[in-house]
Amino acid sequence: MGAQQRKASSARTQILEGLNSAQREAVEATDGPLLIVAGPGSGKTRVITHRVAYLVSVRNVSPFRILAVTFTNKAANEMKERLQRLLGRASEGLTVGTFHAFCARLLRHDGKHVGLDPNFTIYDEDDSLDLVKRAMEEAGIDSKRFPPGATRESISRAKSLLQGPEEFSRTAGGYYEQVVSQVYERYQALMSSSNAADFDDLLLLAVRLLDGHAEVLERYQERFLHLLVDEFQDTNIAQYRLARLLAGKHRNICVVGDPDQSIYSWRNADLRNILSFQKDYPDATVINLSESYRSTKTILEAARHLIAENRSRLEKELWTGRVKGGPITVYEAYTEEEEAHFVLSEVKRLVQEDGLSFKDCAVMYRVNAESRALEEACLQHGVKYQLVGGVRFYERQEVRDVIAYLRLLQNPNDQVSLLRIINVPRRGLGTRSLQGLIRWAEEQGLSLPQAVRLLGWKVTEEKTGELPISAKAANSIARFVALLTGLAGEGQRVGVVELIDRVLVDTGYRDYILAQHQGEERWENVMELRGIAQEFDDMEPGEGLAALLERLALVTNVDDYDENADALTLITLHQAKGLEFAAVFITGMEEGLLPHIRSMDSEEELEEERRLCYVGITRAKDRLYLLRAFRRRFMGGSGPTIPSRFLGEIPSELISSPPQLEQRSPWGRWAPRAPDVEREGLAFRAGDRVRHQRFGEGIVVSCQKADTDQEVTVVFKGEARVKRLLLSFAPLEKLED
DNA sequence: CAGTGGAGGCTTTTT
DNA sequence: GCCTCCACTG
Repeated sequence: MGAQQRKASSARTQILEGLNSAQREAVEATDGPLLIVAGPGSGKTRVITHRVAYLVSVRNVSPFRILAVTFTNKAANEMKERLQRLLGRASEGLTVGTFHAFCARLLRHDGKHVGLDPNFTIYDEDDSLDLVKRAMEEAGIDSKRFPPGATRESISRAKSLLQGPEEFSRTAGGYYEQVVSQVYERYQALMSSSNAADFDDLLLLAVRLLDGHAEVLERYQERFLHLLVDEFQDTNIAQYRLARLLAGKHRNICVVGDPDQSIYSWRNADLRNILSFQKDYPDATVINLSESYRSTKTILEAARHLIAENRSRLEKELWTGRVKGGPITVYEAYTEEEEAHFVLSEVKRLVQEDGLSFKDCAVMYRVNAESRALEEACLQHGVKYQLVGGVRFYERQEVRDVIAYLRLLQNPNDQVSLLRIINVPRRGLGTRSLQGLIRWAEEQGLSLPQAVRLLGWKVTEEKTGELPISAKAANSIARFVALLTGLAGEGQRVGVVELIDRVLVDTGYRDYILAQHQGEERWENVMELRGIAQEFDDMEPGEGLAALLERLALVTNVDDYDENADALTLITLHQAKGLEFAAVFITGMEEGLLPHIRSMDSEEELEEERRLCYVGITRAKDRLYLLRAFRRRFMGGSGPTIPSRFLGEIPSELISSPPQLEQRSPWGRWAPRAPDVEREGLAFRAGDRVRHQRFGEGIVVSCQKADTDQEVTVVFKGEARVKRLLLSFAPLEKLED
């Protein structure tokens, strides 16, 4: 045995150590197509990372020739970190990233073949929606009859099916599709004149590039000897096509996924890809990772029964060597407030009595609206919480404004960004001027940014013949153009942080923000953006800006979830995918919420709701709570709810329920304690028993200052909803226990 | 041209 | 019930 072989052999032992036989098989099956079906908690990430490490250290594959794609930046970063630990410096040569980031890189490099300049701008959904609205306006389509959002979704769907405007129009059937097709065509024209690509374009154009340009295709096919696709059940048609193109030469394509965890069909993920894979690669090895290390037997059994109700599904084995564990708690609260209080008291009990930390617990729900009651309960119980999602950093107006300026400096043809900030801060360019400008641009056959530049030039050179807008507005345009030109020049000389500072000062944006309501807070957000830019400040002037913008476009909503913060996690079921917690609470187990009302008319959508529930259940390691409220306020109304059918699909012997509704008074179960802060001067605290002249006896949920008055929230006996009363008006009498 | 009020609308949201 | 979007008014 040579030294080389010995080294490989010892690396092999090391890499395979601690893996079960199926996992080993998946790591070692390096030649040819491979489909890994990985149930929840089966060590999927472990297998992927060890497989890559195996390729590099045992099979001596150059890291440069391995591509691993994921869906989220979070997953990509996690993978990178783990590979760094396994491989050390060798991991730096690997290509690990999201589909979109990979495509963006591809297009920056070779996009000219499909009509993109290297400095193209990536439009997110909001930008895209703006552009759809513009396209509809231009096409004279009534946005009341054809909601722009739905139109955008139709276009997005078409793109993810690799249909361009022409093809879409050819297959367009009904009147609605005809209209969409018209908008699609306009939209794409605007997109192209803006030198921009939306998220779907990144995939679509990458496919076009590879499909239509043999020499480019060959280059990438040759390079990537091994391809790995994570979360394969979430790929759409374009993504799968891309993967197939890339693996076209060497055919070493490994896809990992779990069809039972496919919950993104509404984002055009196409479960059929798994079936197609087996058809396209009939020689594919299929490995099922059937041992689960996460959940107790009871929890896994509940999940298994639930998912077995789905008809369109492949039966698969999943077992665990873990303990049986305690029963699943199903709790039927009276109101959503009580539901939340039950969760909070239970979380506190788990922390105090069972030695869990807050970070080991998570509350999961179908819709974000449910988080409200939970947040309030957290405040009342004095429990720190981490709300995942919500208003995201990059969606804040002020952050987007600043980004729009930066984008415009990078890509002067970016129409969406131009329109966003042309009158921010106010430059006296209102709707009237803009309409005139847009009409003029159309007449001249120019894009809006081109028209703006031309007009600015005319004014400066005093070549003003007939102006399309008032002289005042035209002068304002000229100043605006000069401002941008100046800043763009600056961008060639200084680092990106200084550039941002110049933008903020020279455009007057700083003063504009600070003068606003909550200006300080908004300014803080701008400064946070500046903080992010610092990472790119050492780069060459132009490149720092480009890199920053790429990051801002593709790494949205900063992975705001901090796994180490000692706080209770509040999260949607969708976002919970890929996470695990010792204790999981799923709220809103009601017909209409889970399954959601909008998913109840079709069998497919209903099955996706069931998968969503399955995802939630299988996040739990040791304890699972399923909750519902007998009455819930929703969309203004409030009424009795029906227990979710999913509750009935879990065998009752796995469930234990605290006393049910009929057997107890609705408020007797919990006595929430108010947090020890900010209780000064308040007339009541949470948990106090009170009497009201008209409403009778009740329990205080919260009491807080409201201007000079205090607002008391009370659940009254026999009342479905909590009441919010003002202390000065409400005849409330405190009862002693 | 910009701030306010009334009507309508409403899941999920990897990139 | 709460937020967003647009239309109207000052």
